[in-house]
Amino acid sequence: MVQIPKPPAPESLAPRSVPTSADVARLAGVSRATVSYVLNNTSAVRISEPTRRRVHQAARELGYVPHAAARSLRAGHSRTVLMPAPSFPVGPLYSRFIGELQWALGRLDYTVVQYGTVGRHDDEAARCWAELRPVAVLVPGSGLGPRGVDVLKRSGARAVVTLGPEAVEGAHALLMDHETVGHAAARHLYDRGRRRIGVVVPAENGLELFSAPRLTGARRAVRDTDATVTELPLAYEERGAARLAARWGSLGLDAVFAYNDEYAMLLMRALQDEGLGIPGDAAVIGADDLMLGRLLRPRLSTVHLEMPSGRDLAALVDRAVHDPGAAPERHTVLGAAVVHRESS
Amino acid sequence: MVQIPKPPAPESLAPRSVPTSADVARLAGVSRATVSYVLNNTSAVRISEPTRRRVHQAARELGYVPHAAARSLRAGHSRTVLMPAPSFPVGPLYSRFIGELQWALGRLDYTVVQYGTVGRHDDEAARCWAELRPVAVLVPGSGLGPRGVDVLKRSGARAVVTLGPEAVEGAHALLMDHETVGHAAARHLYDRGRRRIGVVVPAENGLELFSAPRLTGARRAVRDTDATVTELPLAYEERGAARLAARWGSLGLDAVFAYNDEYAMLLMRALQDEGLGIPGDAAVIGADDLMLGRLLRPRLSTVHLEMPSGRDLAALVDRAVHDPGAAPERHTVLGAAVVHRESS
DNA sequence: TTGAAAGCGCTACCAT
DNA sequence: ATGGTAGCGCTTTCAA
Repeated sequence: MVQIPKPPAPESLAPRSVPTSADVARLAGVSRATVSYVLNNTSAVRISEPTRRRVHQAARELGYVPHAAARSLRAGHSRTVLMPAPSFPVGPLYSRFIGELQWALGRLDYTVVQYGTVGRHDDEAARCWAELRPVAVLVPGSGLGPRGVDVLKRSGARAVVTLGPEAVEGAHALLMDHETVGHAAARHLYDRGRRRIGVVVPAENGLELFSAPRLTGARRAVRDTDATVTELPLAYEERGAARLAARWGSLGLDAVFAYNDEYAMLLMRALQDEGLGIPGDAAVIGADDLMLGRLLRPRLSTVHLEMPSGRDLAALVDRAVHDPGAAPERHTVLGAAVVHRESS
Repeated sequence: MVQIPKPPAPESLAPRSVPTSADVARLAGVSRATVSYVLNNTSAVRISEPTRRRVHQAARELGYVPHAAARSLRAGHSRTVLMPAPSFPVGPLYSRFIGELQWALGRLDYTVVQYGTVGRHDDEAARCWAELRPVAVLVPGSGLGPRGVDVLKRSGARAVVTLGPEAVEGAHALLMDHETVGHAAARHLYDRGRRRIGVVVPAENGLELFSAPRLTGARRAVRDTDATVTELPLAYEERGAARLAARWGSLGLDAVFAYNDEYAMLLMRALQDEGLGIPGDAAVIGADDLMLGRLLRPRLSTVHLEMPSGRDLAALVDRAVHDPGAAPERHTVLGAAVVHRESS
């Protein structure tokens, strides 16, 4: 075979090109196959100890690092689990969940990759993700439709799991039913004798995913009763809260479910600054059961959320990867339990 | 050339194998080259309109998605910017920073990938990252040493940027000097006449990266004065705070820098519950300038942090990628400015 | 305007 | 025990 001479590599200019397994093989005086066997500890083949050492030595010397793309291209699959990076301001609950999940998937030898998609949606985003050929895709929120799921599956994803308000055709679903949260909150206020209930809806973008169902749940809780639910748009800043507090009297409300503990703190402070008594003039309940609720005076009632356990979700992913044909699982997670303190 | 017949593909069993550009070519009745030209809008070559349509049609029909690994293998480079996923509980400041950065890098046509490394450190982590052959690596914290940087560069990373307390040989550095934060806080307390200053150090894991320099900075601020700095370990939970507050008198302190606003809130509440007056009996200052500080009574003094702008960092990355040979840049970011409110 | 083919780095099969 | 080599999916040069 004729070796076509490469153009003289500008070794002096280029920052020493990246070493490949062929370079390791050359330096160790063995074949690329042997290098692969040694570095992957292939058990089907036995390599003599001296050879192993030579290979390892050469690899270290060159600073050789295998090329993941080449490897998974050859293998025909990867162990990458892909999640879109969250585009909304994430709270402590969610960060902890992500952390746990990464740890648990890591234990199962998967690699979690959070992919920053800059505002593409559904199909378009799904196609971006599919290009990476992940073995599984975890999608929080509702940025994915049935067509997106289809794109991912056709591209080889063996499991697609959504974490959100509703299930998507073809994908496993962890149903995080935020309606329950609003329902529990409003129900609690009703049970404590309140009849004119305000529900804070954050003005911030990206939160309607959670706030809308919470509002809906609250409405549902008082349907067919004499109580009313009033939507209260509120941005997370002091002035807006002060304005809302100033017209509190004219709203004629006696209670408020404040979306979550942070908005509750914001609103409660504004109400107190207006001279209103909590819970006398207005009962307040938050959600998420953050530490700060316990530190407020009066102590903030809240809805405690049970996030899905990272371990369980990791197990679900692993199951789905092993048996991609299985019927999609549906799990309702996010248990909502009212924690009654002093503000309601 | 002899076509070796493939074994009969079990099309009925397998979940219809993933379509490749060859499949598209076959369906469209053209060559793979043509498919590539069409789908990449290659300008160097002109493809007739009817052919283009046929190719697009075929691609859509098959649900074809290009294989990123194969593409970047062939291209010899990627536009992936890799960051390790944070392993500590991230606050709103950091999330916003990440979000901005992703957006800004997206605008420059980079793809941000947060890679979940489960507690591997330095070299080992660096090798994992290097396997992905990212064009640039952004490392927050101090999980990377000079050898790690070297591994990354040898594997083809054209830019390595650290965000942390100190610069690393060979890498660009965004110096987030948390000492300044502690210094500003302690200096402020000193200027307001306080002489026995406590500094809260969170017991939580992963935070010492920030807390240690903040403490050091506080010590430095009162060196060569008559003031003292006392380290106050504190876990983020009520009981610990109550215990600390209970022995407050015996500590003989008149002020405290509480690591950040959240710990400040925790401690302030405990002190108030002990009947201590703020700032009378104890001046309190936090850091991070979170919303909650403004909502406390008395309003919380704090140290406002100016995080690096996502756009600037994206620009730095882009510059470094274009000119990998350039000398590492050092930038001190994280301006610290005391915001004096009522608690100090 | 289109096609044939080489080759990116790697692993696994089949020889030796 | 080790080596030769095909081929994963893609792009791109060269030839037609």
